[in-house]
Formats: sequence, C-alpha cells, structure tokens
Amino acid sequence: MTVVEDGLDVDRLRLVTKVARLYHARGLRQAEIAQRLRLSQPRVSRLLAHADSLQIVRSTVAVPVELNRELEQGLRQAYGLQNAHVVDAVAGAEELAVDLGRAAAPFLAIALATGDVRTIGFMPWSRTLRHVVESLRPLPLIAGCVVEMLGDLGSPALQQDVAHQTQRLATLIGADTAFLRVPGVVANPAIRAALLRADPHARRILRLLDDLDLALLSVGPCEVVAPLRAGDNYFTDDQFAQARSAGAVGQLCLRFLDADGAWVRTPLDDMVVGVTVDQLRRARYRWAVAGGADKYPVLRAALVGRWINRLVTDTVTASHLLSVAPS
Amino acid sequence: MTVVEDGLDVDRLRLVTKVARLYHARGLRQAEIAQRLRLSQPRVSRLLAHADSLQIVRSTVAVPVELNRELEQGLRQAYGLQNAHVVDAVAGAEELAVDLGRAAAPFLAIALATGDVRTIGFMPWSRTLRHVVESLRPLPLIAGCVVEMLGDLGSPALQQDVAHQTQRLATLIGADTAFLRVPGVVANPAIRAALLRADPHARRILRLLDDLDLALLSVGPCEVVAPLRAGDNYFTDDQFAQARSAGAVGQLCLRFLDADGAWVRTPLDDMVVGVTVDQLRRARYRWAVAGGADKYPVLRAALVGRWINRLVTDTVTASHLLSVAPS
DNA sequence: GGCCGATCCGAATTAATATTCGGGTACGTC
DNA sequence: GACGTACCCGAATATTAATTCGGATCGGCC
Repeated sequence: MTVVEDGLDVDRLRLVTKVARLYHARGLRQAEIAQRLRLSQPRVSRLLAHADSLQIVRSTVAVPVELNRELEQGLRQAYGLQNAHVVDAVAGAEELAVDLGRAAAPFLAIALATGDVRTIGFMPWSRTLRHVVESLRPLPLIAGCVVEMLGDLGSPALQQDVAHQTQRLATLIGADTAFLRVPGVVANPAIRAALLRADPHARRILRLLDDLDLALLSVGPCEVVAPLRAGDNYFTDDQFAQARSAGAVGQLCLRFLDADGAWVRTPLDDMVVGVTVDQLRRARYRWAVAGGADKYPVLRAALVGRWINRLVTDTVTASHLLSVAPS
Repeated sequence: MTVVEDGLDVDRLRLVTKVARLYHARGLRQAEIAQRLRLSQPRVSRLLAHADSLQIVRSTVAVPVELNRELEQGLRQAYGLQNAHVVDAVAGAEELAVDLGRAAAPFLAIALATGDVRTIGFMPWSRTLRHVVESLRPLPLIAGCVVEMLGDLGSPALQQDVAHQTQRLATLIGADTAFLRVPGVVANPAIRAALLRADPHARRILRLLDDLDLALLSVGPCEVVAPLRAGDNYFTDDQFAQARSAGAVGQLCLRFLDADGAWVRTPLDDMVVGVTVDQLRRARYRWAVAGGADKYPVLRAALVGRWINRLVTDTVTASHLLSVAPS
C-alpha cells in the first residue's frame, strides 16, 4: 500500500478531494455523489468531514469593505494611522480575541504579500496574535524571517504552544524562524546580563529586532493577565503596581506607557528579555490587533504615542477610541 | 434608509456577515444563531444563502500537492516545462473545462503574486480560460495590464460575455484592460490591413503584445468548435481543411502547428487580428489550461515546440501526453 | 488458530437545513 | 383610498446531511 507522509492512503486522499470538489465546487448533493461514485451517502458525508479536517476545503468569510468605513477613516485621521480595520465582533469578551484574530488574518496576508516585508517581529504571548496565526492561510511567498520579540513566559505547556505558533506563522509564509528560548522576564538585571552573556544565540535574535519590517505587537493592561501567574517569568502584582504608580496605564510588549503615550521608564525594563522601545520605534509596520474595555487606556496611549501605525479592532473599541481621540 | 452602491441596506449586509461568521467561522448551528440573534431558523438559512450569492463566504477545495506529483514531474521533464499541474478531472468532456479552470485558478494566482508579472495576454475565446477567470479570487495586487490576444469572434452575446471576463480578470488583479474590439478573423488580408489602418486603438493593443510577461493561451483542434459557426468572424471548415492539408494538427491562438510543433505558415495567418507567432514566442510565462482527447495532438505539438512552458491538465490527458512524449 | 482492539462500512435513524405556503407590509399607481 | 406588485417573514414541512449502531474485516499478539 502506497502511503504518504501523513499516513494516509493516496487513493483515499484522491477520493476525498474528488468528493470535496463535487460537493463544494460543483454543488452536487451527497446522494448524487454517492450514486455517481458507488458509495453510500453516509460515506460521502464522512469523506467530506475528513476533507474538512484535512483543510482540503477552506472557507472564508470576507467582510464587505464598506461596512465600517466611517469608523476606519475616523481612526486613521484621529491617530494618523496608515490603516485601520474595524470588525463587528460577534460576541462577548472571551471570544473577542478569536474574532479579531480571524478578521486580522486576511489583512495581514495582504500586507505580507504586497509590503515587501522581510523581517517580522512576532509577540507570541498575545492570545489575539496567536489566533491571527491560527486563521492565517498559506501564502505563496518570499522568504524572510519571523523573530520572537520576547522570551518565555508561563508554563512549559504554554511555551510549547507559543513555539508552535511561531513556527506555524513562519511555515505559512515560507520564512525562517528565530526563537527566543530564554526567560522573558527575570528577577533582576544582573540575571538578564548573565543570561545574555552565556547565550550568543539569544544575543543574535535580539539584534535581529533592530531591523524589523513588520511588528505584531502585544498590547495589555498594567496587570497580571489570565493565563499567567506569579513565578511565571512574569511581572508580579507588586511590580505592576510600581509601574502604575510611575504613571503607566498599560504595556506594549511589556514596555510601559503613560496616558499620553510616553514611555514610562522603570527599573523593570532591564528585567525584560525582549524587544526594546527603540527597536519598536524603528519597525516599519507596527500592528496591533486588540480590543475590549480593559485595553482602552493602553490602546489610546499606544495610538497617541504613534507606537502603532496599523490597527485591527472591533466596532465598540473603535467608537470608544474615537470618542477619546485627542483633538 | 442608508443604502450602499449595490442597493443593499447596510444593516442587512452587516447582519448577513455576522450570521455568516457565526455559521462558518464559529461553527454554530442555524438554530443557535437564530436564537442568539432573535431570528427564525429559516431566516438564518436565507441570510446564509444571501451571503453565498454575495460571495461573502468563499470556499475553495485545495488539492493536496502530493497526489499527482509523478505525472507532473514526468511532464516537466518530458517537455521541459517550468511547471505542470495535473488534476483529477471529475467527470465527462463537457465539464472538463470547468474543472480545469477551477483547478488552474489558484496556480495562476500564485504565479501572479510571485512572478513579477506586468502585462498579461489573455485569450478570452477559450472556454477553459473563461472558467479560470470565473474561479479566480481577488488578489491584493499590483497594477499591470490585461491585453486581449484576439479580436472578436461569434455572436454579439458571446462578445459581451468575453469582454466581461476580460474586465473581471483585470479587476480581480487590479490591472488595466486593453480590449481588442475588432473582428478576430477577417475574410482577406486587405480587410485586415484596412481595419488596422483605420483603428489606431487596435494598433496600440497589438503592439502591447510585443512584451508579454504572461500569456494565457488557447489551444484547439484544427476545426470549427462548438459555439462558433460559419460567418462568425472565424475560419470556415474549408479553411481549416486547407490548414490540415498543409500539415496542421491544431492551433494555438489561431496559429497553426504541425505534429512536430513547427509553425505551419498559411495565408490564413494574415486574416487573423491577434497575437502573432513571434509575440507568443517572446512571452515569458506561456500557460495552457487544456485537456481532452480532441486536444491531444495539438497539445503535444505545442509542448514539443516549446510554445507552452506551464501546463494545467487532467490525469488522463497527462498520461497520454507522457505516453507520446519524444524520447 | 483464536482472541482482542481498531477501523471501516451501510441501513436506519435522528438532526439540521432548505423550501413551501399563506399572511403581512411597504410602496408605486391610478 | 383602492388596488396591484413585490418583497419579507415565520410556521409547517420536505429535503438533505450527520450519527448511531451492529456487523464485517484486518492486523497484531499470545
């Protein structure tokens, strides 16, 4: 029996695609297909399910462009964005990340295809960004490199997932990967220095961040968020409180910003192994994919401070951001 | 009531996309969506149908690459092709054009996205090629120009359809159009000369063909084919017979080829208003999308003569072409 | 060989989706 | 205002698709 890499019979695969074509492209009923191919209807149904799971059929929902044009134009003008995409989020907070990710994927694809992008900074600790990658389709593309913009956080299981998404992003667009497999936040600057001294690989990755064409940024409130806890290579509640008392309203890739979008420099900066403020500034396309009430302040700060030049968000957040735009 | 260009209520459009997202992306049942949005199930069903017809949901069947790799490699080697794609055609002759067109579209998309293509020659009288365009998705793309490679044939209704497909191709890839709205075949060379003398526009279009990056070629047997008839600005049965007796086994964009792939020069050449043999030779990417027993001889001829360097065909035709490949 | 577990299959059934049909409403026309 | 038309809607229903379930087949393993 001839078997391909993924352990599937070639003939079966052929049958699966044939059925999928007859059903989806040709629009035949399952019963017709069954009859034509001498199969039972349940079998056709199962083959189609199989085609789905193998991603042989893919369906996208393209949002008509006109829908939120006003909000998008408003955001562009109010904050000097190159581009803003506003989607109608379909449900509550938990699923907002999924919706935004799914919506952002095609826009990102367009940007990658047309933007002459070589080096991509990726902040894989953002749940929303992981959903973007999840929804991204393979692109017939140029080489390049996907660079992680922060070391590890959280549990080993989470780290595994994160590495996988970075890899997936790179594979989809035909790029190399540059993993940053060191702790993302350490207890004090000395440890950071020691780590980097010992790890030429990490030093190399961090230097790659000097020259980003496109950065997929994380945006978060100034507090410990859901999947992470104390001891997870992350800032503690106390440390966040310290940043807040220094004026921070949120963080962009773990760099703190005040309400006016100015960088709030704190000792915590020297405990982060990841992209620096200067490196962020230098990135050509700076994407944020985010929404939700807990991110209003930091989103506004990042926009006012021009840390972001491309934004994907939901209608509610968009309206809010417009209402608090600087005049 | 706010109405957008296409005469649809914006709110309705918003609802349509929302329902489409819940159903396709989120995988909810129609009944659940109905409940959540306070609609009836039939309404959800109708909204989804609407989303389909508006092309808000698009689904593709991606053929796994491994399936016909052997045939493809064989074709590449046997005929020195840059690329060959072989699909399992799903049904009989009439529908082969549809299947091939659908299969070719994504490959063409990739070529357009990555190939640095500016000027595209299009042979809109090929039914198969029209199906390619039919199945092509919008590409986030570069400008450029789509140039018709032959004047009009057949009935005004057919001409209308052809113009539409040319336009569609151009719109999808963000290119300009260069229509060749003159007869494709005239009764004698003098008329051709007179026509061109009088029509600077047509002369300009024909000059554009000197510098094609990509040509979508038509391939046909040496006889009058289905939708056309005598008097349709087309060769007559007698003329085809004349070409056959000169050794022609088929035609490539109405230029005759013999069994060895050599150009069969006849007086008929001077009656065609369209791409010339020299211009075809000069095109960088020369695509054929074709299959079926009636095209075996001309396909082989075009391949042997290196008139084609990229081919999309079906498994049966591919096997045949391999079996008759020159050693 | 005999047993076990895994997998695949189709008849029958259940679940999900599309369509019919009759009523309702908005709008243009006389 | 009366009438006609065209459309949109949901209850009921018809159609289509997914699932259950029991039987059959294939290896691996003792």
